[in-house]
Order: sequence, then C-alpha cells, then structure tokens
Amino acid sequence: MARWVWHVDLDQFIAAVEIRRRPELAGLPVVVGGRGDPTERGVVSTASYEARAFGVGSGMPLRVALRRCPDAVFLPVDKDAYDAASTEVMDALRAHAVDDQPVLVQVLGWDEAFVGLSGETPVGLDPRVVAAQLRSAVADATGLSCCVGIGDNRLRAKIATEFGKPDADHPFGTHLGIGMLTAEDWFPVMGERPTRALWGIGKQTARRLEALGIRTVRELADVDVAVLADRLGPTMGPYFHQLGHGLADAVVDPTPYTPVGHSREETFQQDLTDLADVRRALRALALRVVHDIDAEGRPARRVGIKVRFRTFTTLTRSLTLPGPTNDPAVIADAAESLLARVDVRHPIRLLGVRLEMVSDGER
DNA sequence: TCTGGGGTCCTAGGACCC
DNA sequence: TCTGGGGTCCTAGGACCC
Repeated sequence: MARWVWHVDLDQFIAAVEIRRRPELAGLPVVVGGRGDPTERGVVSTASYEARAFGVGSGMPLRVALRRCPDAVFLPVDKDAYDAASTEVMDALRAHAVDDQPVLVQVLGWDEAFVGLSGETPVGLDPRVVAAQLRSAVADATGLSCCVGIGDNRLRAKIATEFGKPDADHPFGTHLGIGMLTAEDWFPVMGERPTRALWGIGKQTARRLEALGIRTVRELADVDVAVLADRLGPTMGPYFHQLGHGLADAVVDPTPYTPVGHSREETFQQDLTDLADVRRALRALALRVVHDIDAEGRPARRVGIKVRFRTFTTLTRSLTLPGPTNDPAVIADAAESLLARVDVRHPIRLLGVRLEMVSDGER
C-alpha cells in the first residue's frame, strides 16, 4: 500500500494574516516588509496579489516597491503575529485525523508543514480527499487558505504544492489548491524542467550543473553518480542525483525542532563609521541573542559575528568559548573580541551576532 | 533598483594528536 | 633523507531555504 505525504503551504501567509486582522485591506495592494517605511533600507517580505500585479515581489528593496506601487499599503513585519497565526495553523493540522488515526505534522517554517499518517495507510484511501479535508480544517480553524501537495515522498509532495497555487503558471497546475506528483509521473512532469525546479537546487548549483552540460531534471537523473560525487562532493553529488530521480524520504518526523543556534542581525539605516558605535551596537545585539538562548535553557558554546560593509562585502568571525556559558558579559566580550579580527576602518551597514548552543547530549 | 533576517548543512584547510 | 595516515576539532565561507 502506498505511503502518502501531504505538504501544506499557506497562501500569501504574511499578507493574509495582516488582512485577516484588518479586513479593510482586502482587495488593496499590501506590502509587508522592514519597519513599514518604504523609504528605509529593507526588503519586501510578502506582497498581496494586488501588489504583485504592479511588479512588486518578495526580496525586492522597499524603495523599489514604493516606486512601482506608490499607492500600496506598507506594513511593518510583525513576527509575533505570524508566530501566533502559525501555531493556530499547525494546531488545526494536528487536530485532524484520517480514519480515526491522528496525523503526524512536521513544521517547516511559519507557513509550511508536511503531514503524514501515523500508522498503516487505510485500504482504498484517496489522498485527494485527505488533501481537501486538510484545506478545510485550516480554513475553518483560522480563516486562512492554503494549498496542499500530495506525493509518495516529501520531495514530490513539496513540488506538487506549486501545481495547486492560485498563481501557478505551470502546465500541470490545477489552480484548485491541490497538486499531486508520484513516481509514475515524475519524468513526464519534471523531466524537461530545469534542475532549478528541484527543492534543494539553487542558482549556484544549477550553474555548476550547467557547466557539466546538465540542464534538465532528466539529464541530472541520467548522469553517472560518480561524476556528480567527483565534481560536487561526496555528500552533495549523490544527493543531487537522488533529487533528479525524485527520490527522498517519505517519513514525516513530528519531533519538535531543537534549534542549533540563534542569531540577531541589523542593517543600519546609516552606515556605522565610528568604532565606538560599532562596539556598542555589537554588544547590544549580543545581549539580545543571550536573551533568546535563555528562553531555550541551553548555554552557548560558540560565538560568531557577521560584518557587512557598505560595499556589501560580508565576512564572519567566530570562536569556541572556553566553556559553555550564558553570561551576558562574557558573551558580549567574546563578540567584541572578534571585532579585532576585522578591518573596521570601512563603513559598516550590517552587524550580526550568532550563538551556537550546546546540544542536548552535551549537558 | 541597491540589495532583510533567521535558520541549516556542507566543504575545505590547518592544527593537533596518536 | 625526505618526510604516513587517520581522526577530530576549529574556523571561514558558501549554498540553500523560508
């Protein structure tokens, strides 16, 4: 019996949450990003469909978005609101059952999750029925809409979701909120698509593959795995080969995720040129991350800083602490000490501090 | 156009140890 | 004279994802 995986992806999550609490924004171009001031440094987190019609998209500088759509409503990013809405969505999914069997939910981010069955697949189960039920469950509990991808593993479920998106321009798109992709239709559907269409292959990897004469998913699947291992590494090469075949894990792991580390970074509205300002800003960031890890209850074992200059050149420096600690002064001092390894004579546009925590096994 | 913030994992070279 | 080899940790950078 087939094992099914469902991938749930909320539509325009951030914009939808904003519109849900301010219904008067429905139908208007809404752009969420930065502190909500489109004249500041910052980028678009999400744009509503109405704003997209003006060519506004995520990742775009807010200043560009303002030029393209001067009448848009610009809103600040409200992380707490999205955290809360995300919890509502995940709870609604967890409350769902298939044939009295509770489902497993693996959270991927604010607006995405894999859903699987905890036991045997019931005989005669139609995965499309389950997908429709999941959409209804989320909509009924939260008022938010989502798409569901159905697959026989996580990779195919994830990719299938795109085929159900309202704005899907894919030939296999259903526009019905549900997409499906299985082993049988992997090559007919994906074979001629660029490798970039695979989850896990980005711009750089696509470019490196192209240099090897590999442009499509089919070509990636057909290349000798030894060649990929040789050119792209012993771990990544075989992994990309698996992606080409659409192969991946079908296990949905509901274990609550334990973060490896936390970080805070800030792009300044004006570049910092004064060393005293740089030190002060770095220490302030360090204290914020200490606060974040205190909530986890695990001390830090490594401290890292990130510096981005006006030229956008970005570098990192890090060190392993003599022993695990969450002492704010020790951590702030460590962060500041890393500054000595950086040429700070150039104007700085961003500073960041990252703390890596001890793993559960180390305690 | 002027480029966010928060994460994860992999690679590779050097240090160090046995 | 010409200099092993494996394992592990540290560090910096890069790719990718949401």
